[in-house]
Amino acid sequence: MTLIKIPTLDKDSLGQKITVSGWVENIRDHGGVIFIDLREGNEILQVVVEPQNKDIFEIAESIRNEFVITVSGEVKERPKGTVNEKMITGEIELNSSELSILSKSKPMPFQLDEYVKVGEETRLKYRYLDLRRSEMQETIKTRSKVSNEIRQFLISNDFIDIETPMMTKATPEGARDFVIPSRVNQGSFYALPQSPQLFKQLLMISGFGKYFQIVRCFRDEDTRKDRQPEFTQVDIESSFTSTEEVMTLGENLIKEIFKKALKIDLKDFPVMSYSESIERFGSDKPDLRNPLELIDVKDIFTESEFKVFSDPAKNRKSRLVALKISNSLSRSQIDDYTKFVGNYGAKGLAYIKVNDENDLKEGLQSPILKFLSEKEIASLSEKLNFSAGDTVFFGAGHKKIVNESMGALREKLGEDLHLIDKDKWAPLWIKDFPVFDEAEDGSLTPSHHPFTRTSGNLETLEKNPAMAIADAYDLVLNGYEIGGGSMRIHNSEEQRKVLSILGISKEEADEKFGFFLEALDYGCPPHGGIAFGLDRLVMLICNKNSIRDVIAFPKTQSAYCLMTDAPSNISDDELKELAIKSTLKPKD
RNA sequence: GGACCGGUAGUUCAGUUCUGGUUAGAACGCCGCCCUGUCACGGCGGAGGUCGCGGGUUCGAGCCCCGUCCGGUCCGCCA
Repeated sequence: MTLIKIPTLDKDSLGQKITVSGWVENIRDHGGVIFIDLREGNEILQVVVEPQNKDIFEIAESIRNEFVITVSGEVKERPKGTVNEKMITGEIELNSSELSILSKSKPMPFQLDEYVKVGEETRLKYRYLDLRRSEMQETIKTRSKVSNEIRQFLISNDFIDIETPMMTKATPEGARDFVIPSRVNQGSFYALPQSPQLFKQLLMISGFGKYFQIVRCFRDEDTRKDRQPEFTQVDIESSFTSTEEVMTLGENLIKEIFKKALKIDLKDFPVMSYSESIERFGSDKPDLRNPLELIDVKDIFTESEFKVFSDPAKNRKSRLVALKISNSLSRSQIDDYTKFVGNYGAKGLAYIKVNDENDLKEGLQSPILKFLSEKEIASLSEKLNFSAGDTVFFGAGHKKIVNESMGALREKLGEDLHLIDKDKWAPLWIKDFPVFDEAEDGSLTPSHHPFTRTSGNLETLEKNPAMAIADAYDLVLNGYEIGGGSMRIHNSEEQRKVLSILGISKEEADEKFGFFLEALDYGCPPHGGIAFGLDRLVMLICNKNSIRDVIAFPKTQSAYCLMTDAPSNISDDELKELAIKSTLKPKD
């Protein structure tokens, strides 16, 4: 008898004498006959223990859930009427002749079956048990499959996989670095990479024209359901390439993954400019499954008496938008949404309820009606196509706040009103990002890393930075940014200029990436690339709500590992060796 | 740093506000006995609780108040 894997068993195995091992999923002890569901991976085989064989029957009686056992016997057809159609191996069973316990188990801290929902805190504490559940087994296998498809696709397109250091120098992405103290060079620190950005560009200079890596990245920022302190990127870079070429490659890669992992053929991805996306959705990562759009109504209110509308209508830096839904909401629902937009800095949420679209006097309901002229209301009704039962929300104020609050409201309403078709896939490219983001006070902050090439000429960047457009692109899927990249600057003069425009001094530039600026002087090919967030991609493919569900050992919102209790203290000796002293006062 | 939701048996929850009051319940799981064709087996019986933690109000607190810790969602942060 040889050891057989449960997943390979089927009716062809009938009559075979086999040995199988696995975990006990469930036991049904009928006193006379005992059924054991033996699990390996997420396949289950029914083992029958009959009382004639006294020795093993006694052992079988002592078996509990999640014991690891090994069983030998003959594969038999199940008696008529006892076939279980829900099981892949439901037509066969193993009639045991030998049975032994390889490892006992305490009762599980939570049930591993699908019938009781378990809180995430418990699951994360015992993640190794959580991972036994078939749902998690499936997810982790899908992730492996996706990684494998990515490798195959890129390698077959002549990309080569090159590893880059984990212990490196602080990188320029703009997030906080995780830091490793050096013992040999006391007082100095390595940083964990926020991405291999500079290394992949250096590899272009080295002449590796097509690079990729599936690589862990680290950012010491607060987490979200789609953000962990460590996450995985599919990092890609090519020399002598173009925006179009990189986008085509990225698009084909995603299409290939969907074909292989989900057997879905995605249509060509639409391309939208950043400004159009912001105009229509208030977001640079719109979920196109959501039919709601922001409608600009500035033109109606430029001359209005109602200052809340006319001020932003006249101001270049402001927006005035309407968002119409075909639902009548209660007062308390509207209050909740008002509170909701308040989180994004909106000072209020004006609304109009349409009870009768043919009577614009009595048929409308709103606290702001008394401030609006008949003409304004008529124009609104025409532009928004009022009909009975509609509710119209308004966002007015500084562009950034209106975009963020109304964009978020659009998403929330889409979710709350079930306007989103969860079975659909809505990928799109967003292009033509501004080089800078403009804050409410007019100040500029770089929106990309400083190695991104500008689409126009450098003069625009210098003279009118707020208008400068980056040669960059993001891939958005169902409202998540799953990838992004750009064409890079490939000469040191231009790079230095951009750094200075971004407000980075020559000294700082030389200290932080002098090595890179120098490298640009030794024959740098034009190059560009893209990086995908593997965790988010797999999360969407597996239809999960959080990347924690597609990471084998994730951390909590406070970046803590409930299983290992990391991070934790280190001894005084270790600290001394590293020449580090804590400034924390000991708690009493 | 901030807002909101949650923390009660091993697990998932009810009880908690409006209305504090004898012994804190259910389901699943666990333990024991019975049961020869079940498959979320069934039947009978049983054990199991610092109500996250600390303080306060009260004759009396799971419930009210204050603080704090943990988990989650979000803002800030993260191009």
